[in-house]
Amino acid sequence: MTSEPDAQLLTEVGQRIRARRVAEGLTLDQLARLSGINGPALSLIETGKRDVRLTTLARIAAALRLPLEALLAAGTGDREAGSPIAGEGYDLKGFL
Amino acid sequence: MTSEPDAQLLTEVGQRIRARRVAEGLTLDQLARLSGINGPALSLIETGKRDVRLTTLARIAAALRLPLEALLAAGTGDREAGSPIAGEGYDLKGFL
DNA sequence: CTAGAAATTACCGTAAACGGTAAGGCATCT
DNA sequence: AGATGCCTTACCGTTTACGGTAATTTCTAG
Repeated sequence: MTSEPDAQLLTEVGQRIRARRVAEGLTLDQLARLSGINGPALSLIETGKRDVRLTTLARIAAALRLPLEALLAAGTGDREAGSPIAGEGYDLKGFL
Repeated sequence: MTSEPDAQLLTEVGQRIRARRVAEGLTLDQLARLSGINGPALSLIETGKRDVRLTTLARIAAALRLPLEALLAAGTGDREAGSPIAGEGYDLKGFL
């Protein structure tokens, strides 16, 4: 499946990683050594073709000297999540 | 390895998920249905015993109506990442 | 055009996430 | 006592991330 919003999230995260890496003047192999990730794997991640694990993402962020959150920045940015979100609002009707 | 900072990161993320879920008055099974994750899997994630994938984390965040970054908040919180981080500072000496 | 560096893609193993189900606690009820 | 709800743990099978290597492409010099 990898639905659709999933693919976009992976693409965005990959783009941020690449942008940062290039900005630091690093090659894929250099970042691979710094993060301990492996060149080809990093390539897949940067091109959004791999559903990276959390600890893997953390190692990349550390190698880039970035806080983990800097690589995410809220999916598509569609959610208004900046609000109180309130207490109620779930629709578990058909589920229960 | 799953070193050590990795374990702590997973633990912290899991705690944030659980805190939020409880605050919303949801059970594991209810969140499982909302996120499409599976109860036992969610339990492992909340207890920091599973290295969750990025899209999985995104689905959980969406189900909790939270921005993805809200579940991370920088590893141990040790990094002062709020700074410019400068341009240079890598030690690829022995690597190249 | 040739050489070289950098990135992508394609394999192969191994490890681990995930879905599903079932079983095991551990409280709180009647 | 039993029953019920919630969570945890233990399986199993399938999928997939990851390391490693090699092949392929692409770009950029010279």
